[in-house]
Amino acid sequence: MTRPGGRTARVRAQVLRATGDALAEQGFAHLDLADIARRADVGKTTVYRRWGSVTALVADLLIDMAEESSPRSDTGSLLGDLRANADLVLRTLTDPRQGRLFTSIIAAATCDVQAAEALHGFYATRVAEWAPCVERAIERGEAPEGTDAQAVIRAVSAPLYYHLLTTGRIDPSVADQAATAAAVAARAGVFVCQD
Amino acid sequence: MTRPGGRTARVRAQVLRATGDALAEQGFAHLDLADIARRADVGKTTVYRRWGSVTALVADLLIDMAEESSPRSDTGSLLGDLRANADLVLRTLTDPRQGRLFTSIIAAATCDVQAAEALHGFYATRVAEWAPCVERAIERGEAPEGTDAQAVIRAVSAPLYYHLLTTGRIDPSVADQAATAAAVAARAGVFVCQD
DNA sequence: CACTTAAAGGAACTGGAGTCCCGTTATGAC
DNA sequence: GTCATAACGGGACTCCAGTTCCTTTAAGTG
Repeated sequence: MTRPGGRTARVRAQVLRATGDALAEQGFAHLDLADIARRADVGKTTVYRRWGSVTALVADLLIDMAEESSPRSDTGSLLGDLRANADLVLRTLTDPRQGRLFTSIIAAATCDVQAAEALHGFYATRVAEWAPCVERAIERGEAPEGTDAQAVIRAVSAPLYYHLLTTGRIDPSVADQAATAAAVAARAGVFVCQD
Repeated sequence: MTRPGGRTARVRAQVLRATGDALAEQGFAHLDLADIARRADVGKTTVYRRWGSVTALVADLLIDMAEESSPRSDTGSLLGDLRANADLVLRTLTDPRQGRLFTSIIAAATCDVQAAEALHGFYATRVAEWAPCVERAIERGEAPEGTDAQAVIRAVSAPLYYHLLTTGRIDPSVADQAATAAAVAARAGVFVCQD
């Protein structure tokens, strides 16, 4: 018999919040579970028993994060929607807390298979949430039939993450360029699935 | 007075090679310096004294890696060159050893500022090495004057790294799509610097 | 409202990563 | 060749992240 209700759920919420805080403040490397337990006001034994490692905590955090959906926009044009998406990603990655949090999560995902799979799931839901923008654009005739909607959405985020990784900074011009490039390529039929 | 020659250089080479091996085999997380010292056939005190941490080792490894240049191609067309670049990145990331190595390096760079800066330097040199392809394309009239050559090169790699991070796999079709999208966007003038 | 037991908490314990100390090697200068 | 010392190496030591064990709390059931 399992007891998910009440205390168990509260402990999970407290620990995941503390994990997010710790990841944002100290980063993935110098993180110890005892500190998270202290922040969460929870026994350290509990954290070790239920999760056991930082990467497992991150994986659970990602599952939790995937549940709250991101606000999708509807500007009426493909470029407008992709710009809105790029802007959302930009603001997330440049936000002091969220930016560091995502960096730490990426660190965890590149260290551990379990965390990596959780990250894949997280981005799968996020990309799926925004895909309808592209599908509407196809209906409007802004992109050819058979265009892979998810590929277009990924094409918008990719340069932002890559820029952050390889240069350490991102600015609005990169976001705008990413959205424009994706829109142009989509219109040209680059993302039509070939099989 | 410093003594870079002979033994010191040999020790560095051995340790960096061992670091690469260990990163490829065990990943960034479960890596300890004693193991690297053993692999390098070097005293563990030496590793701790000269580098002190895994991230510092990765930073030095990146400096070393940046020195050996990547083979740039010259197919005569922008799309051809970008495809060659995408293929090179694809083969690097899918190669069993290199792929794991890069993943581990990214983990280190998202954990530590020093490693991150070394990574920025590494990609700066790699991108600069390939930029001439785009500059020649501009001369040929394949892309408008004022196109940011480095931005085009980055646009090719970005989707590959992003795909690997968010889905865990990359295949030739993604590489081809990335090269094509970058070429189309470049031709459309998306990467013309606006200032 | 009992009663069972899943789950949390406290505290002592332990193993190995990282440090320290001091002796050894070999580089570079003369 | 000789010398001073930069750099390496071995082994003992330390400290704390992670484990273990046992007690306490409260969720779910009838």
